[in-house]
Amino acid sequence: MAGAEVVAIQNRLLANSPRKDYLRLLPHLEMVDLTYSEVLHEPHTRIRHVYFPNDSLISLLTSVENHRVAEVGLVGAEGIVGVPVVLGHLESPFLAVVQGGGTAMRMKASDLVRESVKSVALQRECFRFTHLLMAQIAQTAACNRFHVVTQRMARWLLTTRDRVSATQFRITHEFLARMLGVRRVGVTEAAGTLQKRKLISYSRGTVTILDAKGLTAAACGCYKTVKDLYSQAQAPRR
Amino acid sequence: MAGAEVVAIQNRLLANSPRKDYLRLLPHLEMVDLTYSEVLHEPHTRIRHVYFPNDSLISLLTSVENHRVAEVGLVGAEGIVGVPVVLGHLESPFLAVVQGGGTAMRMKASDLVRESVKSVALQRECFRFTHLLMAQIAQTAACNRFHVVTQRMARWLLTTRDRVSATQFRITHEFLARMLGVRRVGVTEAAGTLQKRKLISYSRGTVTILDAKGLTAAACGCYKTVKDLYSQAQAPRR
DNA sequence: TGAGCTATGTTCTATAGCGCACACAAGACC
DNA sequence: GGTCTTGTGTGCGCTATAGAACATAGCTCA
Repeated sequence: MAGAEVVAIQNRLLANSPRKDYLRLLPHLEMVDLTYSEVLHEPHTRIRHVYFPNDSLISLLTSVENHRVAEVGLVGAEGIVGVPVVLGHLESPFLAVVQGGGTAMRMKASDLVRESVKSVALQRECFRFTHLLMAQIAQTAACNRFHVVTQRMARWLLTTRDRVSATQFRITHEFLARMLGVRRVGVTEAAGTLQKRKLISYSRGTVTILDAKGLTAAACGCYKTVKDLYSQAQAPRR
Repeated sequence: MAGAEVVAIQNRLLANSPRKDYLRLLPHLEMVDLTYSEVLHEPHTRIRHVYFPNDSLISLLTSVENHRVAEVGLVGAEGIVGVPVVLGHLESPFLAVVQGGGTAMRMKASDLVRESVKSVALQRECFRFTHLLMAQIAQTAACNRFHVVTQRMARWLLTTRDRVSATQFRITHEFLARMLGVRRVGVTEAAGTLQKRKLISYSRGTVTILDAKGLTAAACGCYKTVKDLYSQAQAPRR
């Protein structure tokens, strides 16, 4: 596996930290490959590592009693997986699952606790992201309450497109159903609706967004709400 | 209105801060009366004050396009209203509404930013609460997805009971419907169900919990999940 | 004491999504 | 080239909740 210094750091929390802080962090960072469906941390167990995704994508899921789960947040290169650590807490309430494979920089949770004290800038970036994540989770709560599957699925596809910067990616109905917290059949039906309208094409685990504008119109406003929050927060670089 | 020093501070974030930090904060604190349905901050506008509730109770609501809202979090004496400020952000994504009248200590947002840097202990308390709030919001997201109105209503009543430490409190069907993001009729029906089972009594804006154990059984597991998180986090004092 | 407002209760129709069961189709693997 | 696995599509009955409209009961205030 490539060392941290060989490949350009794509994670924006790290990229936005001052060079000297980043250099101090470097010895603690390790580049890892994350593969589809890999679990980064389980709910209510100690977080060993935090992850700064480069081109990977991680879903944060909340579970309820009977093994049902629903995605509440999605973390890509703009964030960090392990926000509780940032807040001084070593357990996550979430199940963190790799939803799109790729690389990430990882670091021991204990190292982050030590180092973030020394780097105000990194800490500020982490807090900024924590705020965004909280807003995203809250919007998802309302979205789950009010919007129908087709809208939520459109939102999900668009959000994922934004995070991975690609109009085509792999996701099965089954997996997507878990993310949205619905039956697999619910996804099949919603996908059928969107396909009939020529907004997407979907075949054996590969989705392609054909008409992003149309898909945005089919999605609920939650997509735009969260997207705007993210771009506001990221635009003014300090 | 009574000065801050006259009445005992009931807010636990403040109470748990070291005395010397608290004394430094005191000049910036002001005790205020909060009345039912008062708005503390609007979404996407600058947060002027943060609030440390004493015996008051504040709902955090997220709205979607067409003026519909749903409660995503509930803050009482264990917390602070204005978590984004804690994270260095001066806008809240939430609508903060007083759900149970009472008093709170309030402080200018800018003062909190300045002072929290000087008080590591206060900051730590605020972060601890931020983590709890995030977990609560995430649980609500999943709860909204999976649980029926009766369960969610039972959860809400129990949570409120815990926060206000009383088995009777005032809330109309209409108001509760907004919190749960359902029709008023939905609340009327769910209330009827719970009343038939002798778990609560409900009359013209006053609910009484008659059988807390039975009501817990009628509620979804989300109640216990969040309650346990809170008591874990609050039990080990540092 | 009666008018008016606020809070609650009832009913009807429509629909999204559930659970379940089964059919089919495209690759993968021997 | 056939069999097995994985991923999709379809159909059926059922329930929770939405939307809308209307009825009534208790409280307040003139």
